[in-house]
Amino acid sequence: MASESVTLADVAAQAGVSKMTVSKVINRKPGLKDSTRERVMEAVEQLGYTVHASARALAGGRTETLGVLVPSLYSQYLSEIIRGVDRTALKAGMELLISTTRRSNEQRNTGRLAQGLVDGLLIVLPDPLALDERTLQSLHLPVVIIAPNAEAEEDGRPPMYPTVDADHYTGARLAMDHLLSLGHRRIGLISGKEHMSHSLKRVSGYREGLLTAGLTLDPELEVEGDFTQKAGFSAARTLLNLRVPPTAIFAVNDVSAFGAIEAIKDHGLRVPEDISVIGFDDIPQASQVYPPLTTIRQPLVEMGAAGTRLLLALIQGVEAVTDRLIVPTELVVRSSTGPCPESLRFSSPQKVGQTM
Amino acid sequence: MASESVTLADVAAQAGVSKMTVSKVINRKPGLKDSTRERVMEAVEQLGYTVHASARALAGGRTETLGVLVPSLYSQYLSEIIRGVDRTALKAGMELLISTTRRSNEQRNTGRLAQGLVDGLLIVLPDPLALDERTLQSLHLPVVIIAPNAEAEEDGRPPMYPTVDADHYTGARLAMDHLLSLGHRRIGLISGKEHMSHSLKRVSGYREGLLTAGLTLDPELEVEGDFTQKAGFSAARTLLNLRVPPTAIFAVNDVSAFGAIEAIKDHGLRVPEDISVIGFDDIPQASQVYPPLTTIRQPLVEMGAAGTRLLLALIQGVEAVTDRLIVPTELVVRSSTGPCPESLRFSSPQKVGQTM
DNA sequence: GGTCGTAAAGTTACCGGTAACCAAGCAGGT
DNA sequence: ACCTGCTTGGTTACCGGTAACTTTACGACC
Repeated sequence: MASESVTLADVAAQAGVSKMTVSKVINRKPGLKDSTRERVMEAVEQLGYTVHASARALAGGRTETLGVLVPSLYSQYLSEIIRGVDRTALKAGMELLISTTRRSNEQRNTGRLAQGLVDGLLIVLPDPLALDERTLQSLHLPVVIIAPNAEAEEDGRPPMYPTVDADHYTGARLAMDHLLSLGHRRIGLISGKEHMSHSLKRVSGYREGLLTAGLTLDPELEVEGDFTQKAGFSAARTLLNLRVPPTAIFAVNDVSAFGAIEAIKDHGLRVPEDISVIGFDDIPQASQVYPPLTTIRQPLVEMGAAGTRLLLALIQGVEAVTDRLIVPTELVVRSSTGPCPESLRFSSPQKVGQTM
Repeated sequence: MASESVTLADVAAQAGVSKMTVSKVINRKPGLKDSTRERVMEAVEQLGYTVHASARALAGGRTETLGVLVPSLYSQYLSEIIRGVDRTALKAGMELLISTTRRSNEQRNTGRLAQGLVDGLLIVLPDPLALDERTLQSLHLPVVIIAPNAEAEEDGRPPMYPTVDADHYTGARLAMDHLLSLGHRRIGLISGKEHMSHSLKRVSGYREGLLTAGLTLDPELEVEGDFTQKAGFSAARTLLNLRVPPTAIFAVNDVSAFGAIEAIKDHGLRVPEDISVIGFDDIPQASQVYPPLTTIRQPLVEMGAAGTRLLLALIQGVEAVTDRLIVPTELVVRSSTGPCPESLRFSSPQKVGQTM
């Protein structure tokens, strides 16, 4: 009805009380008679009052909104994390202000998530985004980071902000143990961009898995990808064209693994009969492709949820519980891995029982 | 440095000017000497000032934020739309407040996207969400809807808010023409929930495509799904178990089509050699599955962008340009469709040259 | 020399809430 | 009756900006 927006004052006038009383009713504060509450609520109904979020934020200092900074909105990987965030935020009655980090306006990308918009900031970092520390600090906001904080690790000091991360190394070891137990000895690797810390840790797991099994490393078997399906495809092609191709491929992420499977089929071979493929992440698609992908499950939804809970605690004023929350990964066996073909079993130039 | 947040007043004191002058500098308003601007900017730098968004919103009436209401954040379909929205919002310097519509708190789900938080609202509706008209109207916000507005269509009146939609009917006709031109005569349909308007229009396209080709409709060939892969799987199974199974299947969305392909493989048949499958939407995954899916491309990114542009115009005060923006769909031929197997070519119980 | 115009900066009030404190009303104890 | 203390509601100031207007300074023009 009202063509202009309805304010507390309007409701107060309608109900015959003061603004403050209306505010108390809206916020369910104690110290009011039920009859008053009802009268106010009636006025609220009649006028269709809705609280003005900015005014509340300005006066009260709280926005009931969490800021989420993600590199993009259209990768399954991120969607899963956000799903956990959303779910947890909902339970806590928080809105989400989602913003994508953008190359342009580096300084401004966090600046725009300005003061007074959010009560806390959740930064999702699958790649090491150059955080503008200064801007971030000037916001005086609780911050939680989901995924590796490469910088902080490299120089050994604890991360600047509480961080939630998956156990990439152990996950990679699980993947290798799985392949090794199936009899594979010549195992190819499709890595990510080298500077990315989670990729590095998965690569370490690959190498140490081999070494622990008494095998030697063959640089030929490690091909760099960039986490995309396309790069996975060409990396796999490189592996297939080796004089002695691998009998199994470990891709550091599922999407690369999809590319690898594509390349293998393209090459006229079958998965897993001829070559086994294992991925990492367990994005939803992993169970839906053909053949369903054996992979290392990273509990993305839970990571989003855990990060959010951590952030909510910080907002509540709880001191940081942990600097770094490492969530476990687990092996999910589907159909893209199988026993090493007998004929190739020991044809590998790698020797058994050596080094380490 | 400053342990408390820096305000305009702090900057003003530092620069030796008034708050208003600082405000003018920040907002690039004319009528200031360059020397003053520089002095102020210097103070801004030194103190690490960032504008308090809520205060600005309250005083100025603008938030530079668009609200986006989506059913969920984890379907490819929606991600694509949001991608278009994000891109366009970025260009216009707008933030995005993304909120999911949630079953609980029906009344509040739009209410939380309260006044003073956003300058406009973009509602993405793949399913007919019960909009709380009253709440929506009381917000006095420009609103644009992306996807079908079932209600508005049913009673023939124009939609309540400007709507962006794809041409579902023509898309379905394109799909049918493609299958018919490949020689298929017995074509199965996997529909969506019946009450959804875009599903209905695709179903109309299916039926009228058959009728236009002089074929009769066979109720057996129309199986209801619900847009999920699982439902697509079992719907396809139903079709495969008919006395005379179809030689091609039209699924009203890609995800159902994936389920259908899975079912066909499971049944020991090949796609497209034995049965052709065509989907609808062209989500990114469609080109990545095996075999790559022939489908009808819905320009999701563009729809998001168009809706956003429309909303931005409304915010600028431009009168609604259109009530309903229908964007065209197009056929994307990949590998999941092929010629109808000769042996089955005319074995269909449907007769040619009949009715109209 | 006085008036006027304009550029540049400042003043004032207010956006719509909330925190913190204050005041009125009323019951009960003495 | 008076004081105490609780319940219930109101007052005041202020959060951090911005719109709209006013003031000041200074040069031009008559």
